[in-house]
Amino acid sequence: MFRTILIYGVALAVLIFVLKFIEYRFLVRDLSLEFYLGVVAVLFTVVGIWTGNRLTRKKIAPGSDTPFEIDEQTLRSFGISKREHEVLALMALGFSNQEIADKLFVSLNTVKTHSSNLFLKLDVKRRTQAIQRAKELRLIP
Amino acid sequence: MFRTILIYGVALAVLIFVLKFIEYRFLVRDLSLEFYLGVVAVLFTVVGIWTGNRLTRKKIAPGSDTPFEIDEQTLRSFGISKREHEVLALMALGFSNQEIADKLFVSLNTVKTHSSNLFLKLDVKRRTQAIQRAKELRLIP
DNA sequence: AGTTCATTCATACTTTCGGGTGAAGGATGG
DNA sequence: CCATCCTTCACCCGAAAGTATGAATGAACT
Repeated sequence: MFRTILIYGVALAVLIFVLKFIEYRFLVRDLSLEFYLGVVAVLFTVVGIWTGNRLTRKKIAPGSDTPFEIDEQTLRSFGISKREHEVLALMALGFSNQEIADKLFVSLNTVKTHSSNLFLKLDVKRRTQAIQRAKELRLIP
Repeated sequence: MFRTILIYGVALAVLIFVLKFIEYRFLVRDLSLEFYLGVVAVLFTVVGIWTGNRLTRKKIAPGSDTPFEIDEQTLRSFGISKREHEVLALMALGFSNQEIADKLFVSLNTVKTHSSNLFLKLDVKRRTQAIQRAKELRLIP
């Protein structure tokens, strides 16, 4: 922030010097106020855009890692239960229904029931779509 | 873009009016050039930052967080052909083999062949795993 | 006590996937 | 010209996934 203000100050000083220099060098003493304002406006708009980008990049860069949090609100709004969410998560990791059943210590039929309900709630027809949708909705990493 | 330029023009005009108004109203005829420049610089820096953010937001939002480029090197190192990559991409969007076949104007059998070869090359057993793996390897968005 | 809901499981049936194999046409490159 | 690879397609078969329906249990809430 300090550095930014410093840059602005220096830029402004340099600009004034340049303008004064131009003014005296060409002996055009009556360069209009509008001209100065126009030049300064354009220049500092550019500066603003530039620094604006830098600032937002700094905000975005650390967030790009996406710490990730499951969107509990959306989860509830879709009426997805804990167990269904577990099945969904394992699904997204590429496990088969049988593998999911083994991991959760339930039967294959149970996993099928959960996944079917899941597809209804997510309004999809296949597990691949469910995974897509769930990731969009930030229900899974 | 047009609108942006227009906004700048209007803002500049308004600013000049305001400054002139202040100048005459208080009969302070010798407000220094530096003062004008400073005010304009600060104002347009703010405008620049604001518009800069708007512009970059538009660039960031559709491209999500990651600009994303498919890793052609990896693609070749895995010996994945164009057609196979197309199938992979559609797979990742949640389409069934039949839907992919329709989209690519080929038979279901052809899509099966491509996907089977894909699974071999990616060393996976299911399409969900293939999608996972392909995303990790940046073969698809 | 009764209702609601999550969880569990089953049976039966259909659809989709995936593996294995073979084969034909076309493009590429030695 | 021949080898190789890509692309296309076919058939068969088994495995996995998904649909439909029903039902039992237990926790939670009213």
